Amino acid sequence: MMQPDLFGTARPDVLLSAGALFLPDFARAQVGRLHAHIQSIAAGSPFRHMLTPGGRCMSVATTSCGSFGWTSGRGGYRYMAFDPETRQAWPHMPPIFRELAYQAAARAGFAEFRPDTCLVNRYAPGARLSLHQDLDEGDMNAPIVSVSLGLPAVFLWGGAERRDPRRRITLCEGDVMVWGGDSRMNFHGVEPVQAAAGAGEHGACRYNLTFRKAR
DNA sequence: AAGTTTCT
DNA sequence: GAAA
Repeated sequence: MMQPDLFGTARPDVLLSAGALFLPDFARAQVGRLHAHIQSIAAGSPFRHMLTPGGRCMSVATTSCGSFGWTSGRGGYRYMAFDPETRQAWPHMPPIFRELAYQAAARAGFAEFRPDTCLVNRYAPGARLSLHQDLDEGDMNAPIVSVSLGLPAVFLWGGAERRDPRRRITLCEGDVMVWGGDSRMNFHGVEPVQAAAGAGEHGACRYNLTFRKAR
């Protein structure tokens, strides 16, 4: 254990579906450190707007840290061991990132989660992520852990099929979502981020950390 | 294919 | 939300 009580939550957990747990405020006490690490990661592997396989520019800007990074392009979605922009390894995953993912997964019933990649998404106002499934990972037994920072956003939580009804959940700074098991393939997305009335402490963007086991 | 616009 |  790194240190006790780094993470925790005042508000109660919310079970969304089997294997899907919303942990409000779970990372709230560490958001300053998490933002600082995002800045360091972006200094090594800058945020960039990738193209979808269809050739459209994503509204979300992405980078990664860890052993692999998620990439998208004409050739499809891929996890790569090297950043194709810098031609160097992705920045290392900070220990506090690993610990956060580990503790959140354990709380949701997924023991011993050892993510090998963390996708870092930056949502400027207007950016969104249309409904999709996470299908590119080699280990579907491992859950997904998602950490929200900066501006709030409405998260869409759907079911195993695209036509299934969706629940709209506002995710705020420090909130954590975990899904795996029977919910691992559920459709999900993010509605367009609204600009904040007042400038936030860490800039007027939403950031999201997504931890996965790519291989 | 992790988009976008338009119509209903 | 559906359609293109």
